[in-house]
Order: sequence, then C-alpha cells, then structure tokens
Amino acid sequence: MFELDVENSKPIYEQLMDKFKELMINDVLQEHNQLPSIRILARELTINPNTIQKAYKQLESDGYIYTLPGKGNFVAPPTSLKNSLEEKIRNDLEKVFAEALYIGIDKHEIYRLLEKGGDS
Amino acid sequence: MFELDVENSKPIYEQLMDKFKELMINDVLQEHNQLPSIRILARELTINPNTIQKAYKQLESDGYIYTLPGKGNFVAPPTSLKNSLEEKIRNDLEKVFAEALYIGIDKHEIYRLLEKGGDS
DNA sequence: TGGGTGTATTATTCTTCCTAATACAGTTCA
DNA sequence: TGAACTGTATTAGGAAGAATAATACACCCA
Repeated sequence: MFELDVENSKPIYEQLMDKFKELMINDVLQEHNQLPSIRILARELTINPNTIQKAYKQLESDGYIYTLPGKGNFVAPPTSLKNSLEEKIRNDLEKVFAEALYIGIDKHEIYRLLEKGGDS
Repeated sequence: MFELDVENSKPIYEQLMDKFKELMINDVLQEHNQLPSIRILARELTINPNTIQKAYKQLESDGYIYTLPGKGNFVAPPTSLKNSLEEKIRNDLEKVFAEALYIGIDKHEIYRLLEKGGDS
C-alpha cells in the first residue's frame, strides 16, 4: 500500500497518519471505506501492531476515521472532523504564510500554489 | 524577552527557534541585529546553554542567522536563507492547503487569512 | 466454534531531549 | 597582556517518547 522511511526523524506512527490523511484527501480512501486491519498492515510493513494502533487511535481522535470494535477502522465523513483540528489548521495557515512571505515567496506565488491544488 | 512552555510537547530548542523566527518575521529583530548571548539567555530562561546553542545552530544552518565566533549571533539577511528551506515551505503550503480544503475551509477563507497577514 | 477484528497491559530496548560540568578558542578593551 | 566577554566541543547521566515483543481479553460474523 505504501512505504515508510525508517531513516526519517518523524515517528513512524506520524508518518502513517500522514499517509492515510493523504489518501483520504486525494479521495483514494473514501467515506466509510475500510482501512487495512492493524495486524495485516503490521505484517505487511513489518512493524509492530502497537505502532499502527497508535496511528489509528490518533486519527480517530482527530475525527478522520471511526472504529467499530470487532469490525475495523473506517474513513469518517469530513463533517465529523474535530473543531480543534480546524483551529490548528488555521494557525498552520497563518504561520506558514508569514514564513513564506519572509523568505521571499510573494503572494501571487502563494495564490498560484493554492489554485494549482484542490477543486473546491 | 519571552517565555517558554515547559509543559509543551514541542522540544524547548524548537520553541526557541519559533520564537526567534517570529521576532525576525515581525521585524522586531532586524538584519544584523545581535541575538542574546547563549550564556545570558540560558541564565534568563533558566535552561541549559546547550539547549540554546542547539537552537542557534539549527537557525544558522537554516540560514536565519549567522555566527561570528567570539562575537555573537546575528540576524541574517533573508537572501541567505537556504534553498532547501524554500522547498520545504512550498511543500508545507501545498500540504496545508490540501488539508484545509479537505476539512471544509474554502478558498475564500484562505484568501482572507493570507490578506489579513503580511504586507508584501 | 473458529478466525477475523480492535483493545489493553506489561516489560524491554533505543533514541532524543535536556541537563551538567568542563575545557578550549576567538574578540574586545582597558 | 590579561580579564571578561563571545561561541564551540566533549563527555556523562537522567527523563521521556518511540518502537518492539508477548500476551490476554472482548466483539463480530460466517
């Protein structure tokens, strides 16, 4: 399904979260799709099940996925995302804007990057 | 000069970097201004000098500041910022845009946040 | 019932963060 | 020159987080 970078300084469970968020954002994983089971994914990636569980648990508490005990983990509708997440992302936006302008990326360039991406 | 949050999960040296970047971005610290000496700042914040040094060293390797051994640390002109940094910030921009759109923040809102901020 | 799912717990190892205590070298200035 | 700054480097140790390992338990479903 994807690879991990063991050399990366970022913790494995965070890399996992990023990968899954990416898949959801790019609509590869859609609402109510099932995520790979903890044990299977752990075997495929040859990492510890507890590490997967940690990533899933965090994704769940952020509202990206939901869990049905005994059944599995599934992509949550974006409406169930936590408000605290939106706050955080607004802050991220402001922060990266300030930094981008400081290092010399100008507004038009930022506009371009925004338009280049999503649809909404 | 500023406070640190010991409870914060973010490492102290990263908090320090953020604080100084913020001061530079907001023009409180300007080109060639001297930063507080490692020992003095360590005493003021009651943290270990090595922690300050780590923050300064990282800021230097990113190109935010430059060091004159025996003299001190100084704010670098933005032109000396590393290209790798610009790459990183472009990625951050794209990533946070995708995430913002996914959670339901629309483009106009992002525009608003951008205009609210800097001047450039 | 059997085999899948998630969950919880305990112990162990490894790495990073931070502190602590030094020692060394360049700069400044009286 | 020498005292008092500056940054730099090294070694050691403690604390916390990341990851592994090995279980055990509970839920779901054919």
